[in-house]
Amino acid sequence: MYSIQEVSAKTGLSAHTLRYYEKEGLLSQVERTPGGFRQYTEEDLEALGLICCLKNTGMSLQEISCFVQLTRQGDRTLKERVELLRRHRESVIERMNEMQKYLEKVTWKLNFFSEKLRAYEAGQEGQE
Amino acid sequence: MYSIQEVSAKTGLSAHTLRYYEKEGLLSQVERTPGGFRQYTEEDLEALGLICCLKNTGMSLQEISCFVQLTRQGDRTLKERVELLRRHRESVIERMNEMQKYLEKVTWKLNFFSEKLRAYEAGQEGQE
DNA sequence: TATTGACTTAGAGTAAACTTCAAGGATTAG
DNA sequence: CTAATCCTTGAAGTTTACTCTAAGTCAATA
Repeated sequence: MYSIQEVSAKTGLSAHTLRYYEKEGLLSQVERTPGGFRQYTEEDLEALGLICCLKNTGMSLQEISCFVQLTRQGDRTLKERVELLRRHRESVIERMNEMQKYLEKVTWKLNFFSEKLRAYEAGQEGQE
Repeated sequence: MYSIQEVSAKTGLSAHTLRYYEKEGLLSQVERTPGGFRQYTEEDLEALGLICCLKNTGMSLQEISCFVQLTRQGDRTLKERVELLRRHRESVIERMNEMQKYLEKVTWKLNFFSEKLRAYEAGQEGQE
């Protein structure tokens, strides 16, 4: 069992964000101490791991929430979840390919400016 | 010379967004017809190409605006621009590597759920 | 026991990047 | 010439994902 601060340290999400995620339905109701403090289980941590993974690959919190709701409904939603993940995976791959293309352009521009800089600096030297 | 609609079609940015970018200083003052309509040059289009490239690799409009201001100041800012692009390039590469790692996890999860689905469907079949 | 500091809540505030609106002027097809 | 369409502006509104605030509760320590 982990306090909100411990989970914050482990996940890199702020305590604020963890409460926010819970409010938005991304985590099933987190257990509490008698005093009302949150107590995260290993299971919660694992769920957060998947959430971060989906978030960091560009899934919106709304879609993640949708996925979590499906999970909560048990095995009869397995097919839907597989479809959702498959689509997400495709979109990530597509975005990465796009990114690669843009990266090449950035690299090209960088080389172009580097060359221009070298020429400029050579010119400056000559003037001094 | 292109109208705002033509540029919108060419770049995929809405006319609204094009005006917004201009207001935010991402484009140098676009020329106008006597009637006040925007007339984009080939140069503007090229600048927009770089802007989209930087934006699509995750640079904020603010940073892009900064880059554009430097460009406007001529060759003496070449070094700064090269530095900026180099840092951006590094960050893109890092993000892509991270993405790759997350993608593997998504793939793993997908396979896990696929397997679970197969087992579930086999079970269902047995029950019918 | 008192106080410090972490925790609770609902709700307001923020930043980025648009997007829409209202009101009006310009251009063009019929 | 006129209607339809496109363009102009400044400003307000929207969405996402937080982030912060205020007012109060809980737990541990000097």
